[in-house]
Amino acid sequence: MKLTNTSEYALRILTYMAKDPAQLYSAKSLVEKLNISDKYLRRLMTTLSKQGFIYSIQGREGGYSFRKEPSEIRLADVVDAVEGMDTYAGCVLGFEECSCENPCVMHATWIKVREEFLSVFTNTTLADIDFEQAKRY
Amino acid sequence: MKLTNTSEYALRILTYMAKDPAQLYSAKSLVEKLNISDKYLRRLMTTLSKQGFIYSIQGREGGYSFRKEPSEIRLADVVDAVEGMDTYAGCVLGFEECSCENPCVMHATWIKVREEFLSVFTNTTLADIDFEQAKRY
DNA sequence: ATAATATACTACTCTATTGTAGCATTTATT
DNA sequence: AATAAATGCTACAATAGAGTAGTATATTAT
Ligand code: SF4
Ligand code: SF4
Repeated sequence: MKLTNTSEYALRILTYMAKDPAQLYSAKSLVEKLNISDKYLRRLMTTLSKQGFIYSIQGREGGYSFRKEPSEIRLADVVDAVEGMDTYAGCVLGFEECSCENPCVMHATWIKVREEFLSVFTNTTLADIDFEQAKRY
Repeated sequence: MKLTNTSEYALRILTYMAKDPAQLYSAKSLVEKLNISDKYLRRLMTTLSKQGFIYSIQGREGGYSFRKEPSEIRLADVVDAVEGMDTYAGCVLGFEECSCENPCVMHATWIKVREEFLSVFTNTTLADIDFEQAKRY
């Protein structure tokens, strides 16, 4: 039950920004706060920008800010944008073609976990995060 | 929400064997049935053998059979043996040190998924599989 | 205009997982 | 004993994800 580092980064960045969504965040400040490799973060921000989650403002005094409302950004959207949700929406056992009519041996077991994951990640938006209790990003 | 290929293989192999647990299975027959790379499967079988799940019988007419009862092999044990459960038992965001007293921003969201995964994988054994409905391995 | 400070892009390196090749070892059959 | 058919082992190759380096481009303050 693991996301790629890239998804972890994307979620950490966007949830961090969502705590104070009006602000403009420089790559530098995000790198310092979140301890993510500078160049990798920048590349990821460009992806998130092209995917429509954030604006990127170039030049001096530039940075990143939300393009969509945090309440319109579901966790699943973020994961989907940076690594794809296919593997998570699909089969534990990695089978390509699958349906509940043609189940594999793990299906009944797996489906419970998968549904929980999908329902949490599609029903939670960046605005639903409990920022009060969070002590780290 | 993904296991490594190795874990997928291990689960497919052991669930397949658990359907008829008394039988002796050759690597060759498993490779044919399950469509897993020959050498990789053999190496994995050695691991599963050393971890105590199965016997390996060398020589002509050799093969693999269960050492433990399928009812004593939990899915989590299998995953733990071949890739480790640490990343799954741990944090979505990949934080090393974590506690519910020092939660990260995703904690409340994440914990629901993690608990479902852990509870299913620790409470399901190879004997709990519904082999009747399974159409693929 | 120029310098300073920010993001964008391209190509490369590093690493862990996954997969392959080849030979060694074991054991039943003959 | 020789052969055949099975597993065991070690080292290497291929791949994909993660991270780095260096340069180009954009914008603002002066
Ligand atoms: S039936 Fe379920 S577990 Fe099996 S291949 Fe399809 S999604 Fe995966
Ligand atoms: S509090 Fe929960 S989500 Fe946060 S780091 Fe710990 S386990 Fe992960």
